[in-house]
Amino acid sequence: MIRRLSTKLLNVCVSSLCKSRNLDKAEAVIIDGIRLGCLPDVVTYNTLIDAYCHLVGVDEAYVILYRMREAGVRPDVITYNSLIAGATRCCLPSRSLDLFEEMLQAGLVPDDWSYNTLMHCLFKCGYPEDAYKIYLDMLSKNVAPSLTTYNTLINGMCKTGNAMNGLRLFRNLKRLGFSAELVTYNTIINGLCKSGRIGEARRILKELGESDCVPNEITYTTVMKCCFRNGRFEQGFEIFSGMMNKGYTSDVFAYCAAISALIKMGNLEDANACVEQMLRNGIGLDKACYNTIIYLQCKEGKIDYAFQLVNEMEEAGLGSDQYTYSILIDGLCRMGYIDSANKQLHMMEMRGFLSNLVAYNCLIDGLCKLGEVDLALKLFHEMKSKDDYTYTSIVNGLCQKSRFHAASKLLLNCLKEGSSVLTSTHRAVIAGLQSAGFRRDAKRLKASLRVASLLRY
DNA sequence: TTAGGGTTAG
Repeated sequence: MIRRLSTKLLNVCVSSLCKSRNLDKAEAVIIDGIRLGCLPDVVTYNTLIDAYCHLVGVDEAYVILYRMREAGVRPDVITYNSLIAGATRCCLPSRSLDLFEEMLQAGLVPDDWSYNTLMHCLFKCGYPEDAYKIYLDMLSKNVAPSLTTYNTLINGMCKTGNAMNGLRLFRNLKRLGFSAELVTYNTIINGLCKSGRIGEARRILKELGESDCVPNEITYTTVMKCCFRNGRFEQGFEIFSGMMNKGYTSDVFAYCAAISALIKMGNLEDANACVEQMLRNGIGLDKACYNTIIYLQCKEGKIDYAFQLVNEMEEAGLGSDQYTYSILIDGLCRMGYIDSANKQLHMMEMRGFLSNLVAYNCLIDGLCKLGEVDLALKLFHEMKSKDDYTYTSIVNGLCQKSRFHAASKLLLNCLKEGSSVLTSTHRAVIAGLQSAGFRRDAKRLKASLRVASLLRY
């Protein structure tokens, strides 16, 4: 009895230390406990494993699992659920599946939580068909799906391009014995907004208003962003003001969305005022928010201040990411500082941010705008992947230098590779060829473009 | 375990 009570006390201590992100102290307390004869139990280890998954990584958490086994404490379903959730956060689907298998091998029976997490992992990492198989497996093993199971399915469907299936499932919830909760509403509204089904999203929003659920800051920012995405700025800002009036004054997502919209509108003065208001409200800036403010400074040409903010962000322990670098590279190119932009690109690669298509595009565009189209072409040929932005910049750059035949050739290559450029760029190439006296070539290009659009290559 | 974010052309 005394031992049980003291283990309970040990667990309270470990839990509290883990919550305050003090993993070293939590481990020290466990060691002290063992020395005093108070042995950690499955709850102690589960607490530690979950904290390691959240704060360090799934590999480090797995080390605790070894120690747990060595200490003669048998892992349970909760242990594995935490580990699967950890693998999900890092988008490691094979790892999640292996852990699930390991759980079965250990003779444990996965619960709805295990299935939900595994399904979420597979959706998140781009394997919707496998996620559906897990759902069927869940049913075949007579594990009752919960509302979270359906929320996860609706979310997964929306995020993998099947918002209408998500909506069908949403409509079937009652038949399955559930009524939608706020998470369900927010999930489907976001899915419908993102897939352009604004009318459907509005209908669900109306239903949410008539339900017992109370919209929260997530609902408001979801709808607000939908308005901004569709160019309905006035409506979006009405929602933002409404949010503020309702007391949602400390939501970093809402401020970031509003600041980004103001930048897009070219209203840098109000964007700055919004930043000030956010800071006055004592909102702690996160990485995305810093990036938005850095973007604002770049737009204003305050590149030194932008770099100062990057330092501030790194000193705050947030670290910069591929977005930070792309924003800086774009800002430097706009100011004509191509060498510095190049330096940032190398730093970006050295730091392992390899998805830098946007950064390359900024450089290519910057070089073209400075008339350095040959340097831009050199970079273009070095690029492993290209998109519509790449081709549009380079084709425009060639047109500016009156190299219409090269532009025409690239334009056709672009269509063959499944990319497309703006129709204004098509027109620029055709008009260029015509004005340079190559009327037959212009006619031929026009015909090829028409065929390409019919074949949709 | 499930819901909202940031960058590039014209």
